[in-house]
Amino acid sequence: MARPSKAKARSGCPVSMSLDLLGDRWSLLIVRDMMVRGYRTFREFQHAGEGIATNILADRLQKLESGGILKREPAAEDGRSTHYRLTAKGIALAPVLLELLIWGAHHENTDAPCAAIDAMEQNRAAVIAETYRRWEQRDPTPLLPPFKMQTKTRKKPKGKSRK
Amino acid sequence: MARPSKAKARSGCPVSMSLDLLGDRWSLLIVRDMMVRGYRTFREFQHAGEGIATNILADRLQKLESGGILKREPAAEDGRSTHYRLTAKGIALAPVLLELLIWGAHHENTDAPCAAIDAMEQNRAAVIAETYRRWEQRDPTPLLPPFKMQTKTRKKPKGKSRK
DNA sequence: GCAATTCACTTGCATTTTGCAACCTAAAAA
DNA sequence: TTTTTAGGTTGCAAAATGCAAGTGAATTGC
Repeated sequence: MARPSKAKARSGCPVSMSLDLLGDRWSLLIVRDMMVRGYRTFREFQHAGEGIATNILADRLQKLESGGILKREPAAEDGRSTHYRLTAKGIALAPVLLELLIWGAHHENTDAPCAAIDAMEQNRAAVIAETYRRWEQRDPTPLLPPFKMQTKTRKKPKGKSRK
Repeated sequence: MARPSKAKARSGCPVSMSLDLLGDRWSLLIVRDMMVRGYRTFREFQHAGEGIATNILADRLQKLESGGILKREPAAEDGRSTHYRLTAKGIALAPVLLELLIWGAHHENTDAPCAAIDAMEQNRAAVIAETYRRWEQRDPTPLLPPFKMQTKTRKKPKGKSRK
C-alpha cells in the first residue's frame, strides 16, 4: 500500500499524519505546480514535465481535495474545464516546499540556478509572503519557471524575469 | 511504482529530485526517528509505532544509505547490531521535517501538544541548532518524545507485543 | 559449554498501487 | 455538422507493499 487514503491511524505524530496525505511521489509535485507555477488545470498538471499518468493524476487530485489541500471550481471561461485552487491549508505548505526545494538544490544534482536558490534561502520570509500574495490575488504568473533539463550547462540564466 | 529507485530522470526540479528519494510513506519517518528520537537500530525503527514491515524497513534503509542520507556502522558494543547514523545531507533535512511537523500539527488532528508546537514555531532556529548539536555530539536523548496516543481511540491491541 | 534468545535481516506469497494505453463524454471550435 | 479539446475512466500487466515465517550470526543464560 503506497499511500493509504483510509487513514490507518498509525500514530499521532504530525509528521506521520502529514505523510498520510502527502507521502507519495506525486502529491507535493501537484502542490508545487499550483503554488509556484500557477497551474490550475488538469492538462497543465499532466504536461508539467514529470510524466504523471492521467489516472494517477485524477486520483491524487481527488485525494488532495478530500484532504482539504485544494478545491475544484468550474472554469468560468470554458465549460469543459475545471480550475483547481489551493485552500488555506494547501498554501500553508509553502514553507515545507521551500525547505524541500532548498534541500534538494543543495544536496541533489538539480538544474536549479544556484543564485536563485541562494536568494530564496536568504529571504525565506519574503518568498513565503510573495507566495501568499499570489495566492490571495489569484496571480497565475510563475514564481519560478520550470527548471528545464538544460543538461550540463549550469550557468545559463534563462529568462528568470521576475516574480 | 511507488518510489523509483532507479531515478527515471523526471525533471531537474529540486523538489522532484528530493521526492525521488524521500517521496514515500516511510523514508521521512525513519529520518524523523533518527533525528528527533535518537533511534539508531533496526529494532528501534521497527517498533517506532507506525508498524513498518521489516522487509520495507530494510529496503528503505538501504535506499536512504545509497542516497547518502544515512550510513551504517557496526555497533561497538554488540556484534550483531548495526547503528544507523544520519549524514550531513541527512541532518540537513531538519528544516523540512520541522516545517512538516508544524504544518501537520496545525492542519491535521494530531496528538502533539499545542504548546510544544508553538514553542518550536517561534524558535525555529534554536530547534534546528539543537538538532545539529545532538547530531554532532551523538546525543541520543529524544528531542521530542513519541506522541503517544493519549486520546480516546484505542484501536486494536493486536499482537504487536512481541515475537 | 551449550541451548535459548536476540538482532538484523530475507523469503514467499497475497494484495494493492502504479504505469500505460485506449477509450469515453461533454463542451467548444471550425 | 464535424472535429477537436478538456477531463477524465477502464482494463490490464508490472511493480511495490504488507504479512508471516524463516535464516544465520552473535550473545546471553545457565
